[in-house]
Amino acid sequence: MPELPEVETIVRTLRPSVVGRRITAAEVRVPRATGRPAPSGGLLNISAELFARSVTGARIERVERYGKHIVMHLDRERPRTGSGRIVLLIHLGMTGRLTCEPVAEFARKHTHMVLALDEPGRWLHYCDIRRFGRIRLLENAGDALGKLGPDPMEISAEDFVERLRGRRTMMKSLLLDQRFLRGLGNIYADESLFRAGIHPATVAARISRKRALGLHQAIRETLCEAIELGGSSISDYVDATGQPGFFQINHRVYQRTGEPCMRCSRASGAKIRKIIVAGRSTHFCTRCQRKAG
DNA sequence: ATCGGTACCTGCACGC
DNA sequence: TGCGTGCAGGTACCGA
Repeated sequence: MPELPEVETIVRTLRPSVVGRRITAAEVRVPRATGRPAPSGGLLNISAELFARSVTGARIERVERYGKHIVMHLDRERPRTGSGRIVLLIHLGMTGRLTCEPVAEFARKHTHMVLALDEPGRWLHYCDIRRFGRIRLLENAGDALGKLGPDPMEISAEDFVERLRGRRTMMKSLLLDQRFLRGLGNIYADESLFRAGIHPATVAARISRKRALGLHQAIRETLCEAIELGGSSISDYVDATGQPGFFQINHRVYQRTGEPCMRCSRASGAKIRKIIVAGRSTHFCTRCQRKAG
């Protein structure tokens, strides 16, 4: 579910309910959601009990998006060890949800964690059907986040062009690579490449400067419009208040296989095709998206 | 550096 | 009705 626009929307709708609040209790049902000592670093490696003990009593100072990660900065008043500052790092995987609910009960079948807040009738629920999501408690988020590339909404056009230089991989693979840019996923990679008129299998280094600049712009526009509509709800995604997004209405290629191209079909009859690139289904118009630089 | 394959999970749509 | 298959917004790890 959650790519940059969805995570951004979740963070924006979460802030009013949680920032400044204190966590008064925590219950974790699926240890794997917080467990699995990650070699990628920093995990306080941790049982469900220790996790609950560590966050209970902490105040939620800030909530930010970093790529597809939700970063919650917590402050503990009298920590047993270390400084009081810890970071709750949440990645929603494919089907993760983070919502504020008026009940404490694990109402959904796949709710794995509930945090009670010091506000009557307000509980933070984490639910993840496929369990690809991860919750980590870190003393320093840098280890986990440092490898990620620039934010696609913030990178300058010149820096973007520069980062494409010498890359021999296909454009679709590159856009999905979180070390290249942080936050794009399958939907927005396909939608951005369509808007830029670039074939997803184009070798990155062969794209002309002009088209690279066009892609930089297309990515920003696609993400901005998606955020304005609260993200794309395909099956699971809702924001922190439980509302779906509406950008799926404006998808031009994603999951439109066999349908007419919205840009060129009137003249050509071209249809959207689906191929596999980088192991992911990839949607594009054979007429509007050419490989030539 | 880059690729393909596999693994991790559940649910759903589909064909038979 | 049930059963098998393939597919789904993500990432990590392996060997080539």
